[in-house]
Amino acid sequence: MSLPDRFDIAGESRIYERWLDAGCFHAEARRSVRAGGDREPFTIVMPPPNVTAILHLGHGLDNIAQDVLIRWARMSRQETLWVPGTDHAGIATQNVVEKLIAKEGKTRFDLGRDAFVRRTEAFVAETGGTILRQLRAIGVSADWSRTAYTLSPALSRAVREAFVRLHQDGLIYRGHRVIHWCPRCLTSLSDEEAEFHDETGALYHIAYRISGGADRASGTRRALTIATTRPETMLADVALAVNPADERYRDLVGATVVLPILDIEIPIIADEYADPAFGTGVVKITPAHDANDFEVGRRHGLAMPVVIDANGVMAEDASSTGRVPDLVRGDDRVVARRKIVQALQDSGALVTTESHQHAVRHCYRCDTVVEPRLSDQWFVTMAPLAAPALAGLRSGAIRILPQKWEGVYVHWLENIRDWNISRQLWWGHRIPVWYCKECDPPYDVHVSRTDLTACPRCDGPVRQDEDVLDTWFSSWLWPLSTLGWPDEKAEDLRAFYPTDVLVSAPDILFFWITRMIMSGYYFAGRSPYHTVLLHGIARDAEHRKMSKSLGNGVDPIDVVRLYGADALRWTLVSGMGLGSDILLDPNDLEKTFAPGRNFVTKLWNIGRFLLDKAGTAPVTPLRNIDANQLHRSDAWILSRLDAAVAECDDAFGPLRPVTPASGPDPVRWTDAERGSGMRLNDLAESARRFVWSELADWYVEAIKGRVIEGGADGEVARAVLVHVFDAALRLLHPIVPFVTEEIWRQLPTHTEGTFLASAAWPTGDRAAGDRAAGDRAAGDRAARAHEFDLVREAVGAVRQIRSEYAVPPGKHIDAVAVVNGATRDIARVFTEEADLVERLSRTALRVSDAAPQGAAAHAVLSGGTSLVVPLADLVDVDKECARLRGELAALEKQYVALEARLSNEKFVSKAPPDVVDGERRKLAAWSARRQQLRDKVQTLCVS
RNA sequence: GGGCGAAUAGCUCAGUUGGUUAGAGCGCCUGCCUUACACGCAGGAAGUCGGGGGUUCGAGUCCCUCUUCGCCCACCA
Repeated sequence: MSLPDRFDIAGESRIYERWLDAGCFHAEARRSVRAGGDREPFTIVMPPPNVTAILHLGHGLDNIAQDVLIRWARMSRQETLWVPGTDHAGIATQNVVEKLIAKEGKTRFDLGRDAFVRRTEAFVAETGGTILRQLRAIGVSADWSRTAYTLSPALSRAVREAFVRLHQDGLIYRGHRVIHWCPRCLTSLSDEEAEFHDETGALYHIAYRISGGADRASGTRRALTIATTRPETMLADVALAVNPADERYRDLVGATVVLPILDIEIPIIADEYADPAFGTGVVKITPAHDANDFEVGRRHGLAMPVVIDANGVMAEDASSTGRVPDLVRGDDRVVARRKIVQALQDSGALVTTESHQHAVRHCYRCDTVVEPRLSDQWFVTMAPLAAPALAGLRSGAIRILPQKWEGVYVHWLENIRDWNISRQLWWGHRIPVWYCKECDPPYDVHVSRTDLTACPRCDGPVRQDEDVLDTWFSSWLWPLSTLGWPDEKAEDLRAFYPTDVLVSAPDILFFWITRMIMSGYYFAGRSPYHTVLLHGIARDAEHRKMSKSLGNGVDPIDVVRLYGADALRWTLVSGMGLGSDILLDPNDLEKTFAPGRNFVTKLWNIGRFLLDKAGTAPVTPLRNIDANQLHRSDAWILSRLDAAVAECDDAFGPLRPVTPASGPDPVRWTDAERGSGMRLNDLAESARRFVWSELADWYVEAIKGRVIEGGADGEVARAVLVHVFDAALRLLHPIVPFVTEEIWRQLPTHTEGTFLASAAWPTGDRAAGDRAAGDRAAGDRAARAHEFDLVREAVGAVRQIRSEYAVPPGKHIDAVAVVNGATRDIARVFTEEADLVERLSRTALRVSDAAPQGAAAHAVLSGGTSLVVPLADLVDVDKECARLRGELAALEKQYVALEARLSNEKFVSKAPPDVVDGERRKLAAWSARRQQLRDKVQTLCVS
């Protein structure tokens, strides 16, 4: 059997199907040590994409990072579970469906709640889950049998349980206050959902005429000037506030001013909230339309008239009769602002307008400027939940990579604010609260795990709260609910909770990641994971964030079609530096993804060489090869493999913390472990370098002759090649699973029905052959491996010289290794490896104790041997002399500096002995080289 | 406004507790269709380690300062 010329990317889906058929991605709870099995569990819960989402590069990045970890864990013989699923995505999905019915000229209110929810369910049933299918195309190895959905009955049960428990524990309450309101989505938002954007607006200075009590004022002041960015809210002003310590206005406290336009009198009050240093030191108080003013209003028992309605339109209600003039009634707040400013200007009340830079909150789903709105909402008291989450990070039970985010996490938790969890939407989990109309007092609140049809107390009719819960109130339970909580005996919960790693972009650190930690501690007593891995985001060549609106995105499915999933994965993983964003050029997919495709092809071609030239006959296991039969190149590649495995292990770091700890989490990260591992780009680079620069460039080239010739020695080379390549495929499988699986199944060592996806991760152990032969052989092998480095060095030096003197590739020339008594071992290496050197460099190498006469190029090899290539008629003497003189001058300069350093007593006495020794050896080598160069210049250039 | 991080080759980044002549990938230049691979092979050029000051025998690495970017948070109306 042999491989086709190219790896067929169209065959990736067939490989995926084979994995599915074999159940490679399925986890068994009973195999977990926590459930009586014999394997450590390793679990990741996938950040659930919105159920209506289409795969974009952000998902790709996130899931590929997880897949690399999951495949590594699986190969490391962990009972590996990756839980996939989707999020019902309250606002987002509702918005999508609203847009859909808007095309039919309808609003959700035309349909009514039940019909709208049914319509949304139908839409989700029809289009939902597309993204999960797309994830398969990029090789995501999740356990699809456990696919979860936040709005499923099972997860809804968890949501209700969480709400009821928190309520029973007094951590959920109904609050009347000013919250963030999106006038487009018609719902309240949490602090996190109202995002700040810096904007340049205007700061309007408005004069309020002093009307009452002014005669007590000492000055001649007639008016107070305030500054505001939102003049339209002045219609709801109920006071002006000054700081009680502010001398300028002390005598005005208690006086009244006239509110412009409306001509109503409002008091001047004293409150700490007014900052004497800002503006004029006077601030207008609008309790219903500003969160701070609300607090001031509450402190002073002020009225709270509302002049802007839910749609962001100027309107009166019972609280604000007479406060919205015809001028602006029915106008959008933006229009109203213009009109109010004009009216103020006309009446002379507008003192001045200045440009003002400030941060304005926007709805995170639709980007509308949010409106502070007075309303009743359900809140979660967060401080008690935050405490264990903080302690978990501080004790080392949790780590966040990159670690700079740990400070951000701590800061947020230390300043945590209560969480508004009610949303005035129809798509989501209905709040499990029922109000009784008949009870005394009326509207008594009943919170229940089951739907209520009658009041539990008076058996009267009840009405369920109209609102739904924040989407994140279901997703913050994800690691628990997907594993079966609240059933504490659930098999999966016992076997796989706590999970291990949470992978995400940093933008949902507070929305989701931190809240999951809080719910994990609260409901299960343990952090849901020990590692949070935050990767960067995808940006284009100009470093702009990829986004739909900019149209600068890369469609992962396009990339899969054009270059294959492995090429996509390779590019993303190798660009995934810890803490850095990943840059991709959407206008040049070839440039961006060719390196991945090229690497896949390189792997494929090594496979082709192996199968074409080494054949598919059963191969001798490496452990049956006598260590004495190993050539220097064999020993070398085996030691390079060991190094590569060690590097890859370092790149991943430890699977989990194991150091015992006190507190709720039994183990913790040590300081040394805490920042280690999760360097997936290092993994890619280490594996690539091994395969390409060492295995392909040197080992395969070195053994070609032996393998093609066959025989006993050919079989030794073949055994080593198969062993090393097999291990390399294992190291690379987490990154490029498709091509490695396809090659691996054709290796002579492959057993029908086995998969690389569930094969063992290579151990950093010395190769099996050495263990059998003992430490002595291992030592010999290390020495022989080192000798191959001399061969590589000689080949490199000769190539360099040939290139420098433009010796035609086909022309065979000679080289002489000049050795003396001290370098006899090296002489033996060159004598024995002369054929190899000649094949790799097209240059015959012989050993001599004297340099040949005449023009020649020199190279100094480690060990002190000098390599001399007679140039005969190849050299341009003038050019060579110029080069030699340049080299000599550079060397002299460095030599003098080093000599001075070594004659510095402080250096010799204070620097570590090995450093000093190293410098001395270097000086000796330079000395020899200098002499050599001087001799060369003498013989060649003095004419 | 508060806090955090970054600045090293044209680009993207490594550089462990200060210690050989600062590295890699991509790009660039030169030569090669050498019996797996031109999606390849071999060789090469290229950096005052953001500026300034300090500590030290020795600083890309430690300290101070300035500049420029980035991120998180925040009720200065």
